[in-house]
Amino acid sequence: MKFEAVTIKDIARALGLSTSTVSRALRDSYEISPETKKRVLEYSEKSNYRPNPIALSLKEKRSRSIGIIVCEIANSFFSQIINGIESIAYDNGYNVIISQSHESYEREVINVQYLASRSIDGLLVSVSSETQDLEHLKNLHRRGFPIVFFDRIVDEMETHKVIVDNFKGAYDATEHLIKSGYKNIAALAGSEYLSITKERLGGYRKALEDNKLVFDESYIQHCLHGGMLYDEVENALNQLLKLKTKPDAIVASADKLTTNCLRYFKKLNIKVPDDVALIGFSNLDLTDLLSPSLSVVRQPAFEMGQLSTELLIRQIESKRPVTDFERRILPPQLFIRESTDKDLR
Amino acid sequence: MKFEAVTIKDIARALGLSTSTVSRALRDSYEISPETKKRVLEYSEKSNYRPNPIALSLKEKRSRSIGIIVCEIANSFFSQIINGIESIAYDNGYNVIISQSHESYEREVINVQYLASRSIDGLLVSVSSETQDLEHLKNLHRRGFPIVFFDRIVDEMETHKVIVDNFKGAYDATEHLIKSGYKNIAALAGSEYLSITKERLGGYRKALEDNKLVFDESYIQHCLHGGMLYDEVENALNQLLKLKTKPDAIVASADKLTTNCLRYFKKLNIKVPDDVALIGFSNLDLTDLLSPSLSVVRQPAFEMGQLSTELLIRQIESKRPVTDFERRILPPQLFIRESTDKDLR
DNA sequence: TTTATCTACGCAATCGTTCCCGGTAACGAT
DNA sequence: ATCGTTACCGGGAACGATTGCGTAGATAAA
Repeated sequence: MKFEAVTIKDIARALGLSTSTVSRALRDSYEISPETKKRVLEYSEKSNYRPNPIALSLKEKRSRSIGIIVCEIANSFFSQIINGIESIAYDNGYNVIISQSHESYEREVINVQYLASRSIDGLLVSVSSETQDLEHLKNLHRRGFPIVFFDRIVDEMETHKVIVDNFKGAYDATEHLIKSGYKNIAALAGSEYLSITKERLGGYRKALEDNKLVFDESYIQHCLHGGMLYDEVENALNQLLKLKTKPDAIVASADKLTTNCLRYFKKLNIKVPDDVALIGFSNLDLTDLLSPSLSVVRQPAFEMGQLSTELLIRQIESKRPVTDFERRILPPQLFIRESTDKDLR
Repeated sequence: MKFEAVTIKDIARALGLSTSTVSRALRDSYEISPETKKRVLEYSEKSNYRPNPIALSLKEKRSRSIGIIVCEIANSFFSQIINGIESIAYDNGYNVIISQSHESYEREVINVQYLASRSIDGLLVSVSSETQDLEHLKNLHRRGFPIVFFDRIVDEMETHKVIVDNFKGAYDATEHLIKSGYKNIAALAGSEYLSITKERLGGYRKALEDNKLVFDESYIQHCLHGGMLYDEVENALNQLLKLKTKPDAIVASADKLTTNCLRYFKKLNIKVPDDVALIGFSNLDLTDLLSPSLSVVRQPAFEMGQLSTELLIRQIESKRPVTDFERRILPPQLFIRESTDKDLR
């Protein structure tokens, strides 16, 4: 099945003109007489002519499309980010091509190569939780290919980066727990390789220290897949609850980590917040409807998507190679609900 | 900023061959000597040559990309669908371009035209809740452009269609309520224009009639934006609760409708299921964690995405125009939880 | 009248790739 | 010596659009 569109040649043939004249007429060039323009415009209107973007891409060596790499789109945070990306891309005449790593390094590499071969003009990346080796991205970056990292960034590459203040988010969450009287606060963290994990654990640790609580390594559990698999969360929590002094509160550092934590407590009939309090990073828009309603650190996902895309498009359209890169840090928001506050119940 | 890739010409020049020879060597043509092939292959490997898909698209008049139109990707059902779409598209070497209508007819038209002008090979569509006029799609369809509808389909166009058995889903949900002893069952429905609304209300009505309960028009409330706005749900529920005989159970026919309904009850301190029972269509993967946990009709979203994409790609790659179109109906799944069952509490 | 200037258009190259035609050796058969 | 085959390879058009350059014809200036 082919779908034949009207081309500039068809117009030229029909009107007895050359393609160059038609092209110039359509672009309203001064060297085309008003009447010829009128004829061309009318005919192209009538025949529903649309310029072929593929031909344009070939000539101009740009496709007006940008690639996105995220772990999962079926995740509130990322779908909100993509929403933000799409809104800006759309306004600037770019379309977006989304691909998912499903937290797999291998898949991420394949996707990057695939997107690169698709002649995209730039890349928005949030790396997978398995990713350590960055050669697949550095390779493009070295050749001047525009890349912007968001959320899960990497230190060793000089690009624009957009994140939230993960340190502050975790600090505030932890401090809130401390102020609420919790003393044995554990951390349920994502992959150790991820920037966000390090930053959030940093905030967690600092809050403990600032409040004269001991920081204990055994109170930290990592889930390589960021809680995507229920089992890894279950294992991590089993470890924590086996400790001599069980934690009385948990800070979870990712969406799935937080909800799977709640699922675990529900399954084991552990009361939240009476037995254990829970606060976590989450962008779900129905944490208020959960049982108990969840205290969360929420990230301005939509704005992150917008900002990342603005930076990327600016770089793509820049005449000169960009040398000074921005690192934009957006504020997280703390929402206190039942899961950390016995009085709210 | 430009990003210069290695082309077939570069290889030809470097090896002192013609582009045709290089091209043939790369495609393993029989008329190229083994040693020439080897040289070409080695050099293209070394120089990291990747065929330019844009040039290929121009020649072959196909872009190996398919367009998706949904209302919102930040909606579990649709993000799961997109997941399914992406998995099949990926396996077949297609990439997907997603666009969102945000339930706006105008935006949908713009997106369709944009995608069409981007030389996509086919379109997967779930119409917006405002859409009545289908000229923007019929236009493409008349010209033989492959379109597959999923979930929110339209009767008046002959294409492949993939849906769940909405009638059965609503029937089962309603019947479950009746069997649980509820007598005054109201329906919170989406836009009247949507196929899914009609089908679901049909199932609701039939279940009532089969069980000798009166069907009352005033027990049906429509939300044009499918519950995307909390206010429209609030208004609808206010209407229902104003009735002389208040409903003792509600069947909600969309994700946001269901959750916003729960939000409303929580806000007004209406006990679920004691005051009013609630069951709804939803693909959230944490309805089990809500308070109360939600009884839902769940759709096999991932499979719907896969199936739709298979049908679309089959049509795209078909040699002859496709004339007999399939209408595939997948089974919904009923999950009974606390929101409709007092004993589970 | 001659020359210069301007108007309005066409030619052809270009982007990267494929593929239809050729073409030219080398070799064996006649 | 001539012809036919086979094996290999190159030239060039094509896909759709843009654009630098060339130029015919008209007009204006000398």
